[in-house]
Amino acid sequence: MANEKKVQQNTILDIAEALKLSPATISRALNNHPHVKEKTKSDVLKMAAQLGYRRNNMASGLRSNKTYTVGLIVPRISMFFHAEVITTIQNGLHKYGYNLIICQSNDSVTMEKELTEILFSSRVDALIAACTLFTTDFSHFDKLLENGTPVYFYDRVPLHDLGATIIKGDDFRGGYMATSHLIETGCRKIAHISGPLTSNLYQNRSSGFIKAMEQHQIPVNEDWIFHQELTQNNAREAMRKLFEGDIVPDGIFTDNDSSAIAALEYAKEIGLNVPVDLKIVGYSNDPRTSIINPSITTVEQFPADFGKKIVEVLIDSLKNPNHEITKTAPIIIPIQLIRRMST
Amino acid sequence: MANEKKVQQNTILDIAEALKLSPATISRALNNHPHVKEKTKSDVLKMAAQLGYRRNNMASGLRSNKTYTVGLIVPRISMFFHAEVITTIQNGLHKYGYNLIICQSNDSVTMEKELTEILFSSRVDALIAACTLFTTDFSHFDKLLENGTPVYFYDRVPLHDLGATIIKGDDFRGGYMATSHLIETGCRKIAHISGPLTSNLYQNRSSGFIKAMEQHQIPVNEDWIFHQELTQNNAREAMRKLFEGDIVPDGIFTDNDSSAIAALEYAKEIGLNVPVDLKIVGYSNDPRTSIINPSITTVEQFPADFGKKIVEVLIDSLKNPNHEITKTAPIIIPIQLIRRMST
DNA sequence: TTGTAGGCGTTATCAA
DNA sequence: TTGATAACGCCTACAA
Repeated sequence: MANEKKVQQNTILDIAEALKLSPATISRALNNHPHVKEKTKSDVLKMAAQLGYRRNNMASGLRSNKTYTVGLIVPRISMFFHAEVITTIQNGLHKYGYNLIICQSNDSVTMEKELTEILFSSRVDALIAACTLFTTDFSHFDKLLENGTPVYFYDRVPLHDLGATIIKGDDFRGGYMATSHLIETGCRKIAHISGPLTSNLYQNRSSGFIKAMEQHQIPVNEDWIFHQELTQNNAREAMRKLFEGDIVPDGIFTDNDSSAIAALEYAKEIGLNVPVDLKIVGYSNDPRTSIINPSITTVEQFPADFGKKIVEVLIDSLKNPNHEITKTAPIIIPIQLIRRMST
Repeated sequence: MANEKKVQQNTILDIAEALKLSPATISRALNNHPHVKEKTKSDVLKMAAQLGYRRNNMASGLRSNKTYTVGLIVPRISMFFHAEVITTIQNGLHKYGYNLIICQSNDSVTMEKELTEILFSSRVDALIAACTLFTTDFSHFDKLLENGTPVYFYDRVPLHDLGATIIKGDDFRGGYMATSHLIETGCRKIAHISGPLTSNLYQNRSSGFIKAMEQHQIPVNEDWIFHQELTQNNAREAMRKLFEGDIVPDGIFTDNDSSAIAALEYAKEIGLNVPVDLKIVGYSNDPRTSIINPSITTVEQFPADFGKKIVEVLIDSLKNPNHEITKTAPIIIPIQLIRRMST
């Protein structure tokens, strides 16, 4: 019992021996090759089951250069949006016989690079990535692309063309709709708590914000626009600044829901009545926004649609690996404003 | 550009050729073997970088029978508890050079079995699993154990010994403390919304509930104990039953936070004042419980401690693969009651 | 300190 | 329809 090393597993050679067949035939039978006699195939499957045979994916992958494995890198799996996307992707790929290796970068560029290396070393058939907020250099993905491994970026995506497929939300429209909604419900003094402009997300949501303001001829107060990491603490700090002056906002658009929640809590603490004194719109439709009181108006991103679309394009190119590398324009997933009690 | 198949990658042979050395030396240099001249090692590393060499994990794993990869199966990554555990495990393993393959069973036993097969086929060095609520037959893990691959169960674990390491929360104490707390804050008519008794979690939390009730000589109303899947809908249905009679509870202990939230919302809908008319205690300290109004008293499970402990025992046995398979008693992670406004 | 040679388990090619 | 053989890229005795 002690000192027991890995036990030798049964291989196709064992099946071959038991059945007086060649390993090649076993391999073919196991892989549903066309030119195998039905009887042989069923014999092989039976014997495989009996011996408890399990294919060795390393040997198979090494030889065939296909791993039926897709890598995925996300900043954090705990974010509701990503958790949903991941689930959809995993279930989708599973149907086509592909496995998914899920990795977290913890929003660290270094970690993202390391994970990319590792996934390449594992020779994944494709890579899906939602980059960190701080990824501006995407060269660590080059190795995969050079090798002909398709790369799919979603959510946080490169700002310039890399030869990879891009799936993103309609952030411009999201920012525009959120802001327009605030204006339509009566706000005239609107602040925007946004993320770092290194990310496409916040660039576009900010543009949407500006567009809506300009269209309604409402002056934009530069001091009321924050570009910072979207943590609860930063949101509170922004709120403090916003409400220490004489003129205070009557509407706030935050680029994520955590910030919206923090803003709402801060507003309640200083005695504001939301939505009467202040209206708030968040982004992402995190489950918490519907539970908090008052519930928060937010922008639904339809993570399941992201997942479905990613699987669709990924499987398409994996099944037809040698069709022209279509320089696809970015795929845009529509958003939708969810109106709640905070506006 | 079109029809481009996978490009041939550089291998240790290419490095060997470029440096007029043998592949064996390259391999040793890359793996930090003791008997390689420093100069040689640095030459190799330099050339490897220059050629953009990346080790092929399949080839290396096939030969060495080590993958430096650990598999993980959880019901859902979106559950706060699991997301936290996963993050801790991934970061912990990363320090030791191990990778983590994260898989979701979606609480489906079939999927759990398939994933186990796949992870075995990939010859992971170890497997970590939080089983589905419905897993009563654990034989799909046998293959790994027979093969000498260590298996670690956490949270939802087998009820009988399998030769695997078990890490679980102190569910008995959690149930006991939650119930005692309700009693100490004045409740005498206490209901329990629990999960299926096929799971160790709900067996133990229920035992804790009963123990506390008996210790305080409070009669247990069997009609007020629900064993069902812990969905929001089921919780609402239970609430409906509880509050349709003449005698209604003044305290509710639910075995997860989603049920507690659903119970709280139902209570508010029928005009009850929580905590005055009804007190509620949940389980897990989901972030939503601190945001909802009133905030919900719940049991903290310290997911990060789960993760740390798992990494600790896992690395220990992976680094010393041939030490006696210690039939470890289950490892118990302490819990803590978080008092909030709902009690 | 480095080189030689064989093999990990599977699949692809060619031949039968 | 099946078999023989080589090769995928790497690691590890053993020899030098």
